[in-house]
Amino acid sequence: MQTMTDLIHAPTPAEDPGIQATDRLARAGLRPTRQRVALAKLLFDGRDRHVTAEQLHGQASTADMRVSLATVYNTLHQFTEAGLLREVVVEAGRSYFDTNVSDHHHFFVEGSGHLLDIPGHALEVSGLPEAPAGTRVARVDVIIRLSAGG
Amino acid sequence: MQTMTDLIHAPTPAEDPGIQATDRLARAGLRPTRQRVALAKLLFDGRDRHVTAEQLHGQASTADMRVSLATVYNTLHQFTEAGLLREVVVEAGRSYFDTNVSDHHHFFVEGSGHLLDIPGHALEVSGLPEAPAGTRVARVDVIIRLSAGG
DNA sequence: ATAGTTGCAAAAGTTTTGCATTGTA
DNA sequence: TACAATGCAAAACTTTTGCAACTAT
Repeated sequence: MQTMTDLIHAPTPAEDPGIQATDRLARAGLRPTRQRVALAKLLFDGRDRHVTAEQLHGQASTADMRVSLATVYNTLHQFTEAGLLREVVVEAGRSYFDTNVSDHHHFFVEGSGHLLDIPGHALEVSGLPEAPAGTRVARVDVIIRLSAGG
Repeated sequence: MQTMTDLIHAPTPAEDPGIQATDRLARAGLRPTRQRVALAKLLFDGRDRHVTAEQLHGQASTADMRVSLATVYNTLHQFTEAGLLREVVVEAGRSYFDTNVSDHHHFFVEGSGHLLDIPGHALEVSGLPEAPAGTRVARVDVIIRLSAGG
């Protein structure tokens, strides 16, 4: 899958996906176990990705990695808690995980189930009401739902 | 649950929850079956409500109505398609249904799972990017996620 | 070595179908 | 009487735990 990138510049120690993944995990305070490193390699290939647990599990299987779906779920949540991923909820009964953890919002194409990033600065939310007493704003999510057809 | 309302003004034909519910269903092109009328009475009691399927099923059971959870799900989706409800997705693996179908956004209190309406006009989203080719904007959802703690 | 951590099987939820039954015209 | 539409049991999902096994120090 990351063949393109691999061909464009040969991996140097700093860019080698293996080392990069291991490093990234270490910095996030997560033990670089085999499954985690493998999944991190798939996830952090340089592109921004939006994956469901099932998709990632499928990709792992295709790449001849033996990981159970449960582990994929657990790993995705651990990565999310560690700040390596961002969970995006747009559809009932399905979670997406976004490798782009910077402040930004999303297009969601209903039907196809595709999720697209919108750069954070392009879109602004004004007139935010005060948070109810005893709470504080953790995050503001904007989801622009799209349907097929001009 | 709607005891207060019942006591404050005795139901006139126009306000009687039974007639109101039946009417509402008829107008939406849905057959006023026993289960639908019963659920509509619970849902459209005058207040804005945010319920999960499970909550509504529990409320129905408490009120001695015999409805299966599957029927509650199906009914909620039928109501949503008919425009009587709005589905709000904020948490993985749980759908909320909102009796307020006007244009508005939501506070979501993480932890407690409470959902609160934000009037539509108070909040504005500017700088909306163009919809990708071949798609059109179906809806813009803004969710302000709150956590406990001032 | 070993103690905390992980990974997965099994369980727990949530949601969706298939079809006998119902209710309406 | 017919026949489209309903309501629910059962099935199909997605997601979460509990604990044996592992592995990084």
